[in-house]
Amino acid sequence: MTGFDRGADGVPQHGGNEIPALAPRQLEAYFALQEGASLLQQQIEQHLRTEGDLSLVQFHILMRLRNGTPTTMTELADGIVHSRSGLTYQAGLLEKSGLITRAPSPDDERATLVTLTDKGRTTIATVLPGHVQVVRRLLFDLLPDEDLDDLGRIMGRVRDHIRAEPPRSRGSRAT
Amino acid sequence: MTGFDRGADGVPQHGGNEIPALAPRQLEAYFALQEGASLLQQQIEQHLRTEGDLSLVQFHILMRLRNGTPTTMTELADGIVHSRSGLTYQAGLLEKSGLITRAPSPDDERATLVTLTDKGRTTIATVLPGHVQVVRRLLFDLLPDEDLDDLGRIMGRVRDHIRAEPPRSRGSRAT
DNA sequence: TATTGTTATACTCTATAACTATA
DNA sequence: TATAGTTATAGAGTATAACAATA
Repeated sequence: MTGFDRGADGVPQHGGNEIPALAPRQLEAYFALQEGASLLQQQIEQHLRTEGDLSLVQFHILMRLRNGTPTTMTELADGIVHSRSGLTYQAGLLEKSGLITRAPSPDDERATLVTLTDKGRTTIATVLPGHVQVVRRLLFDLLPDEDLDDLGRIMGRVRDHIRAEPPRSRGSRAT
Repeated sequence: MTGFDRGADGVPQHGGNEIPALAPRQLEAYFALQEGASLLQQQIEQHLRTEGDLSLVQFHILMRLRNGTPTTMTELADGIVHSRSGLTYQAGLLEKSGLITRAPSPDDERATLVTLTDKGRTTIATVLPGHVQVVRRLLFDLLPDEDLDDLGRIMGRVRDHIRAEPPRSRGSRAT
């Protein structure tokens, strides 16, 4: 993860180019973000798989159902998985494992209402403490409160900005 | 991505539990990091795929070879892909596309030296400006210099900490 | 006609284990 | 024996398009 254009003195070069390279400070932040977030996610996924036999997506689905409110597939798909078929696949696995149930909605016969089962709730209760431990150990124990606030503010801004962006070279938002 | 344990007033609850839930500020930072980094990566991957027909891993491999130094598979594998077979697969794709070449090392006949081809170099030159544009648009244009430095410092710390951790419940480091 | 969801299908990617060849 | 790399294989996950049912 090195080698972006820059001179020997660390200053970006752009002779006749239109798009100058990133500044060293930008590179550093970019790489640190990508690698740090990636490593963190890997550890989290490993824990969820080991302790609860869950993928990260499945964990997100369960967490979303946690308040007890039956939720449609479309609502679940928003922000978790890109395609609806992908969600159908994951929900199928969760249902096969007995962690959720699916039933037609009374309001709209087209819709499927997904509900967390007792077993699903138990699974969350089993996995969540360790999950929190992992995040705490790898993230929060390292960061003073000020850094915590900065991180939340900065990445919240990034998240909101990308979410608000019009989809680039894509047909529509809903897939 | 909501629903972690907390009371109605936003304060973590832990009646008789051993592991208290995360504080709201922690949750916020955690979610913002996960979602922000994930969205950013998705956009980057989409660009690389669209403009250069490259996966993120392939892009990383090319970037790593960019200084012209022939590199062994093991050296490449460090930090890019988890398993060696995974790297063999990706390198196979890159070689088939003519972006790299593989040849036995003169020093160690067991080792494979990977070298960037002219076509590979051209591909990087084609993709990199747009890549930089994407990162700039989605990340740097949003952040004042101070935030940039904070982000790099914080995530650099997270990265280094996780990297330094002993592997949890895993046989060995090299897979 | 539009929307909800599923299915069939193909594809990408990853990991494990067995294997070859060299050190 | 240990290491570098490949291969065979299996499995997880995703997306696209076609489809059925309902609004």
